Amino acid sequence: MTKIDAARLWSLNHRLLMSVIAAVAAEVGALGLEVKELFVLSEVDEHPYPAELAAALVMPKPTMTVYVKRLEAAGFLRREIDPDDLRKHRLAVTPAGRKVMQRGLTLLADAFAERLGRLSVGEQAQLRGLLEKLC
Amino acid sequence: MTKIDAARLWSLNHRLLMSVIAAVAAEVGALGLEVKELFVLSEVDEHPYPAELAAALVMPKPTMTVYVKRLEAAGFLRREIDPDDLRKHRLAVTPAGRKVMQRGLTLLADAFAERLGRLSVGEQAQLRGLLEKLC
DNA sequence: TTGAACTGGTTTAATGTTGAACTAACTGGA
DNA sequence: TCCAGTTAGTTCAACATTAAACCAGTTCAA
Repeated sequence: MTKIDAARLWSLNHRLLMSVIAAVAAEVGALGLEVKELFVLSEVDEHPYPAELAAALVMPKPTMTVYVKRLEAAGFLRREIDPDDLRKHRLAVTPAGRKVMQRGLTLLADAFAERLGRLSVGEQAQLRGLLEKLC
Repeated sequence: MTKIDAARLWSLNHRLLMSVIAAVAAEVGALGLEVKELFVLSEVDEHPYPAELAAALVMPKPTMTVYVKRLEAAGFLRREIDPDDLRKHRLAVTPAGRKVMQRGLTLLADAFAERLGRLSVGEQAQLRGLLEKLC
């Protein structure tokens, strides 16, 4: 594969993701959060501190501050000072947060699955394997 | 594949792309354009009108206005009124634009290829085929 | 022709994002 | 015990993005 082919491939992938986001934005918005907030929420269990979240999601710390603040204000997230390190804010998804998170992820998965439907079951498994190797 | 698995897969893919963008941002910036501007530039040949570009890249028209303006000011793009439809601005990549475009795409492809390197040549071809079906 | 509906592109004003600088808290060596 | 260096998180001011409204040009049915 030549270098330009790789760029082309990359660009295809990028466009695919952007169009999936655009497709679900309205429905996810109806749940009371933005698509990007959904991404944040869905990583809280695995990365329960803002700085960890920011690193995991490749976004600057101030951006995370804003998202966490909004998610907390919406009642989807709780925040408490970590007793072991008073600088840290340990995050926890609330029951309401868990509900919208699962609904949101389902919407996202459905939109993605609609495209995946163009592939056979075998091809879907192939894609999954390839992407897992890449990450 | 369950719904949540699809969401997970999607999220993996998203993170992969974001981290590639972050990795090349500095080097591409040194060429005199942003990564997003590079995406725009690289689609001009195929979609030579702003409205087409905006649709192809899934971004709002005003955003495209800004990018086109910057790329033109930087000398990477030329713009002329389409004689067949005076509303349309036909875009053309300048020689300078073509040069930074190829360098930028090479940087992007290198960063992506670094990850692709985890796949065999056959797997890379497979991935390409799958993504082309999805787009 | 006319004019209502549509399309390409821009402007403006509001909103979202983020680099730089900051505060508070921790860490480790002298 | 200090204090210099580091880390978590925030604030603020600058910058980027975009929805809504707009203008100019096109289309097409009457």
